[in-house]
Amino acid sequence: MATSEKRHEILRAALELIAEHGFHDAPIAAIAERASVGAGTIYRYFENKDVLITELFQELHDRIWTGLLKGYEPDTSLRERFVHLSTALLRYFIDNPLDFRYLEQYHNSPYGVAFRRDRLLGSGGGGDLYRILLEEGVAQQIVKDIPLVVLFALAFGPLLAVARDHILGFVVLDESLIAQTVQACWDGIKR
Amino acid sequence: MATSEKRHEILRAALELIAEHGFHDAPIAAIAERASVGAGTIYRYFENKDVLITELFQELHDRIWTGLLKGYEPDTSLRERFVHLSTALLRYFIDNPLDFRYLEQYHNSPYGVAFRRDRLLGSGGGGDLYRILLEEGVAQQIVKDIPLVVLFALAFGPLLAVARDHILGFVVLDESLIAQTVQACWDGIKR
DNA sequence: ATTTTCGGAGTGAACATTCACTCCGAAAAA
DNA sequence: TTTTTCGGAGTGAATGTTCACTCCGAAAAT
Repeated sequence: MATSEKRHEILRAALELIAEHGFHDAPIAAIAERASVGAGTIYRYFENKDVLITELFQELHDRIWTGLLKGYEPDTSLRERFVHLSTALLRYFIDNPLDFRYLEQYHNSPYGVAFRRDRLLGSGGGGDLYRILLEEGVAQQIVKDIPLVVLFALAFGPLLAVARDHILGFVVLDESLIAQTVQACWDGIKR
Repeated sequence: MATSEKRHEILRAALELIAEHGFHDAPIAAIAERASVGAGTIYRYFENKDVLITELFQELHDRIWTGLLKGYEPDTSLRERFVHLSTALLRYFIDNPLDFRYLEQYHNSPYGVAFRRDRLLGSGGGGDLYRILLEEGVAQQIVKDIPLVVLFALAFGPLLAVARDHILGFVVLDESLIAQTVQACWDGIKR
C-alpha cells in the first residue's frame, strides 16, 4: 500500500468512527483496526490524536468550500447567489452525512470554538464567500442591517438544524423541501 | 448539611463543570470536590454518572419550560405569542449561560438524540407549547406549510446559534438585537 | 547491506465505580 | 438523666478497565 494511501485510510477510518460514535468513543485502537493499520502507524502520520482530528477537519472544510466555489456565478443577483450557495451546502450535507456529523462534533468542541474565534477576526477559508455576500447585501440594503454574526446565525442555524434532522431521520428532505428551507432562510435575513 | 442540599450541591457542581468542560472532562472526582462531598456520596444520590447527567437535564428542562409558561398570554395574536416565547427563551439562555451550555452538550450527544426521538413521537414537556403554536399557525395559513420539524429548525436554529455566539463573546445581544433576531425568526417561518 | 517504515504488545495515567469503614444523632436501656 | 446501642448517611482508598501513546523487533524499500 502506498504511503499516502495509508494516511488516507486512517483519515477515512477516523471520519467514520468519530462521526458515528463521537471523539471519545473512537479510540485509536479502533481507528487503526478499521484502517487496517497498526496503532503505532497512526503516529507516523499524525503527531497525536488532536492533530489527527484537526487535520481531518481542515481537509473536510477545504473540500466543502472548494466544492461550493464550483458552479458559483458571481454575476447573478444577490438572492440567487445566496440561494445557490445555501442549496449546494445543504445538499452536500445530505449527500455526505458522515462529513456533516464530523463537522458538527468538531464545532461543538473546544477546537471548534477556537476555530471560529480565529475565523471571525482574521478570516481565511471559503466561508468568506458568505461573508462578502452578506456584507454586500447589507450595503445594498437588501439584507437586514444587523451584525454579521447574527446574519450567519440566521442563515446557517436552520440549515444545520434541518440537515441534522434529515440525517437522524426525523424528516426527509426532498428537492422541494430543500428549496423551501433555503427560501425561508432568505426570508429571515432579507429586509 | 441537609440531605436534599447535598443532592442540590452535586447537581450544581455537575452543571458548572460539565457546562465548562464537557461530559468527558468532568470526572466524578472533580464534581465531588466542587460539591464538597466524597466521591462515593454521589452514588448515594445517583445510580451512576449517566443517571446524574440525565436527571440534571430533566431538571433544567422542566425549569425552563415552566418559567416560559409564566407570563404566557394565550389570547394574544399568534405572532405576539411566538415573539414572546422566543424572546423569553433567548433571554433565559443569555441570563443562564451554564444552563445553555449544558443543554447544548446534552443535545449534541446520544442522550439528546434519543430524547428528541421520543419527544417527536409521543410528546410531553413544555416544548409542546411551540408545537401547538406552530400547528395553529399552519392551520390559519399564517405560517409556511412545511413539516413541523423544519419549522422548529427555522425558529430554534438561529436562536440557539445566536445565544451560543453571545455566550462565547462573539456578539453582544442587547434588547434591540434580541428583538431583531426574534423578528427575523418570525420572518423565516411566516408565510 | 542499510535505511525507512510498520505494527502491536507494553506502559502508565485517568477514570467510573465499589466497599469496608467512620461518624453521629437518635432511640433504647439503665 | 445518663449510658449504651443502633442505623444509615458519608467517605475515599482500592479496583479493574480503558485509553493514548511508546518502543523496538520485523518487514519492506532502497
